[in-house]
Amino acid sequence: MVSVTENTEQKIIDAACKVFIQKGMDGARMQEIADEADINKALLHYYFRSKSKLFDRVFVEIFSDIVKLLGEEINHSTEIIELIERMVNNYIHLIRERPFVPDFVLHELNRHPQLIVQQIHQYGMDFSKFQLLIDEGVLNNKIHYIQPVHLIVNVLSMCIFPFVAKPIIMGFMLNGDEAKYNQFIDERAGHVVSFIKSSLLINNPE
Amino acid sequence: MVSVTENTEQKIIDAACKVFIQKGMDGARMQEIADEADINKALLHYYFRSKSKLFDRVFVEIFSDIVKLLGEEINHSTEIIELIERMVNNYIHLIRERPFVPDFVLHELNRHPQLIVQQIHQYGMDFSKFQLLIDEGVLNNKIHYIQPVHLIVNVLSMCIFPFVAKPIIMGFMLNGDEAKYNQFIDERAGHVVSFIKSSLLINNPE
DNA sequence: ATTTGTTTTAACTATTTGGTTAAATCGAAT
DNA sequence: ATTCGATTTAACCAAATAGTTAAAACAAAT
Repeated sequence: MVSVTENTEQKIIDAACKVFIQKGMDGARMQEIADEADINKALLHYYFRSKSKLFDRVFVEIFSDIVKLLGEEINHSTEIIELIERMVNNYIHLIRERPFVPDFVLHELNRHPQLIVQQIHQYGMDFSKFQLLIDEGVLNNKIHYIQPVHLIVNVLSMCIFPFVAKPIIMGFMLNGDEAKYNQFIDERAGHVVSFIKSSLLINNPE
Repeated sequence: MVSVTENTEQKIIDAACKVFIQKGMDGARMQEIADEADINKALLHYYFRSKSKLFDRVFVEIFSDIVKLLGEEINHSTEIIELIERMVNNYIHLIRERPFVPDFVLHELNRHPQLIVQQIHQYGMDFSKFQLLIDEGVLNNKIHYIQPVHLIVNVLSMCIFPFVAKPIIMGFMLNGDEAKYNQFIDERAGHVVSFIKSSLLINNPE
């Protein structure tokens, strides 16, 4: 009796994820979500009383995935370069499978900045590890000093932006050729890592 | 008689820019645009028959500003590093004054990729200049080779992303402190330029 | 067999919203 | 003074949409 419930709830959340990510909060329609979940609107409201409650739930779910990853990478690394390599590879790999997530998250976060408040305390991001690894690298004469915030933003920028800017990159730089864009994304992780290393490392080998 | 007309049309476009950028196409309301322009809805439709016609007009206007800048920088530069310095400084300066424009443009472009088609041919972006300046720098033994697309994307990423990701940067990395965020943006252009130079230049001075 | 929670059906409400209309007003040019 | 386009007012229409409701069907557990 309960078994069916969870199944349906998950079906709704999956459907809502898909529609919200595609259309955004304002563009999404409850009917479309119901259709996508293969249920009717009445049942949809039976599970989630309102659009905004459903949205909040979905947003937390989507945002969690992204944040969790970042947190894990930080803890599993013992060297700044290793951390960066992991972050870049994992982020690009993750986003590649859900390429519209970044635009969705960024857009909704800008429209409803309060959404982030709940999230902040749920995941105790500590960037002190970043500071630590940078200081260590500097002490060992391996890298030039860089402010943690700028480094993190550089990494995230170069990994995430290419996805939200796909229409611009494809349209203006790659003659609208999707194959070229895919190839560009293929090369991206490797390029970003070596670009960053080239900037940070002191006696840049190879 | 006509003098008043152009004034009003501009008033409408300005108001529409403001509202569309804040709320996006789906979130914007014609009534709100009319209010913002200090006119009534009837007159709004008297000038622009439909929301989507008004939106198209506004989008072109906003997007043009950004694209023009990029085009001019390309032509006015004779060295790749100089070009990059100009791009970084001008972009960050430009966006700083209209910080919500990037999220708006990227989001709408992702939702309606056809919007970009008209724009592409209006501005004959030629990135061959980029290739040229890079090749020149490599020949003169000044920089390591880098693919133009990746370089351009790196530059745009590191300049634009910090604005669309403001809630994340502020919320997760700067303790929600807006003053710290502003300071971060203050430093940003300088940091990005030196980060890129440090990666590209062969005998990195200073 | 009955109970209980899930799901469907289908009609309905209330509100928002894009867009229209018609008549009146206003201001400047003729 | 009249004409003409710009503007206002205010009411209106039609469609879309979030959300509700009530009754019936269903499926599993007791």
